[in-house]
Amino acid sequence: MSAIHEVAKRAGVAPITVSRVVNNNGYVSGETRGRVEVAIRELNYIPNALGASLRSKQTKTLALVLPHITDKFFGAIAQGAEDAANRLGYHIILGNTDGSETKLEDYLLFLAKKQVDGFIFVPTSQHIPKFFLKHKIPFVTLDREAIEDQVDSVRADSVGGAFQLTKHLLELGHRHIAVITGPEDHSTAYDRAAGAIQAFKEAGLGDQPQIYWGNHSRAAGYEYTKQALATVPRPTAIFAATDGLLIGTILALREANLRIPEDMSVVAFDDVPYSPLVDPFFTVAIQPTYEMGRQAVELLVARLAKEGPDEFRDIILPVEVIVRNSTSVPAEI
Amino acid sequence: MSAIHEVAKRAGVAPITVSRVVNNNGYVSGETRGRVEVAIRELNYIPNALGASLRSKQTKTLALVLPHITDKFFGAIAQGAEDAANRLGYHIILGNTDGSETKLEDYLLFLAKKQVDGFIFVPTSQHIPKFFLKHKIPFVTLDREAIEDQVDSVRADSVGGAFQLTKHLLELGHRHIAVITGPEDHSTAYDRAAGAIQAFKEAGLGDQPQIYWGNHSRAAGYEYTKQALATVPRPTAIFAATDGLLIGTILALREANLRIPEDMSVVAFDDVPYSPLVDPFFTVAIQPTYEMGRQAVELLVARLAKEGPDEFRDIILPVEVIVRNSTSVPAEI
DNA sequence: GCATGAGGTCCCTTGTAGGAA
DNA sequence: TTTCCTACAAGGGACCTCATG
Repeated sequence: MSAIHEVAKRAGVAPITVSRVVNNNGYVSGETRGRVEVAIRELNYIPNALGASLRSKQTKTLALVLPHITDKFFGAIAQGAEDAANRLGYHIILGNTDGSETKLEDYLLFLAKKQVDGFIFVPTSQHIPKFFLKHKIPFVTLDREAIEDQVDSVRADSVGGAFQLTKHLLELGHRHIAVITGPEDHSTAYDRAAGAIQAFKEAGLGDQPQIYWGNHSRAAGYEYTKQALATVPRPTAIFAATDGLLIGTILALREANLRIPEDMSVVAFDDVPYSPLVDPFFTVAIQPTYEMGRQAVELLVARLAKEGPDEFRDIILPVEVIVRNSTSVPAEI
Repeated sequence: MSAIHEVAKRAGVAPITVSRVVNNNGYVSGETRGRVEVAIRELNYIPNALGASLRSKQTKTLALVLPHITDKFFGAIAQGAEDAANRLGYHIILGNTDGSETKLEDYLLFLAKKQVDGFIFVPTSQHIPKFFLKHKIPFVTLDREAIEDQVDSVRADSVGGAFQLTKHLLELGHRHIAVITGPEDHSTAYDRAAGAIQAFKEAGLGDQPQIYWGNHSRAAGYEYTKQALATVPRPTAIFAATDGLLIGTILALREANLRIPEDMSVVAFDDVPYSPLVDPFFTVAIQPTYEMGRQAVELLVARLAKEGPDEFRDIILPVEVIVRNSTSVPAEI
């Protein structure tokens, strides 16, 4: 509550001297420092960062705004970001938008007013990166490709992961593979379909995967799996592009009395929401979430430091494919 | 980037007029307002909240610092807090301490410097509430009882929940019940044991529940369940005081080849980490998490408004007991 | 070189006062 | 005079530059 000048007064020095003691810079004699420290303690002085930031034009604060903090995926990103930020002398302010575009905009504006030094967020629409560009506010985009090209971004290698998962299925002998993914204009959804197609192409087969564009919901996974099961010839393998879709797929297969992997091989991105009571079962491509958070912060801080516009970077981190028990040779063979 | 005086200059008015337009207070003619709004758009003006807060001595910002944002429990609290805050014209800044006391202190100090209007946090130690009291910073404590008595707090009715769960077991005929809970100096852990004891007392039985004090980890649940199974007479029911402990209990029972509920009835607080693929199975006491967040914010904001020290409140919210399939009559009967 | 301080600056809004209809 | 609109000056807290001993 008390301000620097009150501390100064009590210690019989000028405010700037208190500042020097607090921030440990400039010359202060041991004797003076002692008096100031006593005054600080007696008055319960806590420096007011508003004044300091106003003056220094820095808050040493980064905003990380995410759709669903409760998700394991975003949670790990937040961890990585936080650790990296602390290491670099920054703090992270977390915002949770609950998947709402309005809330995202609201948070971003709120934090911009607060003069946060930089932003990290998932670009769910185009106009937000544009907004930041226009206002010359530094930011790094996460998880998705950000369309605009003067943008720094960090994401996982969806193409590569999908390629590997599909290749794995092809090598097992599957030829009819259903790919259930998100909307075509999400880079992650698009890239995962693209990776699957590429694997088919590279295998030199005339076949093509069957692509279902939907969204990332459980309901979509259920619906499109049912559709896929109704096609002739019926697919022998399903690639669910997200863990949400995977759940829908599992439910639909269960309903159709199809066993995994005996009757249907299943692969996916990310794990089904973790249950410590169940052994990991699915063959999946796992994204380096912690690392994504870390690199996003490091890129942002580097940008803050140089602030020269060098070239913008689109960092794509490798994905790890883990073959477990949800895949086997197709039943027909 | 541009400041209020630049906008004012371009619009041919005084800074204060721009302020009036932005904040919608005071008298501004439609014509002037128009000119100012144009200038704001042309200059991409975003008000600097540092200056404003410095002057007004308010940030309209609340800090919510939690141990594990990824937990369903804390996630829902955050939701409730966020919604309530927005409704009341406040913003929430989220901090995740990852269970670390150091990180908690770090966050709290950081946000205090940033002049956050008030704090909500889980009092994992005594000296933090003391710190806030000393500095006269408004705060509300969450989840646990806060020892100090000049403190506002919001928590769930652990005693009542434990009482009901235990009563349910007693009514089924169980007499040997093991209660596995956290450390004795956590109010939640203590209260749950107390509720169980109270249920025994009220049933007028000479018996006593068997209390195991540990921590909230899975490992503790596993360990104490094994210990309980080794006692004679062996308990016919286990009350795991948290979902973490419950997992350990389940694993230990599985290892001992004991079926739930045929060989052992099990009750717990909170659900096992949610898996959408498994039907809810356990008889549990569920805490009103969303409501806890909401009430914490409302209490804090009320405190901020009156700032008179009336009496402090310890809000205890009711817990809902849901009887499902993990409990039945004891095998011996 | 060492130790301290006065003054100006960052951006915004409060309190108060003045001008126009 | 009353009502409306606009503006000046003064902080608010911290820190940098420059000056002084």
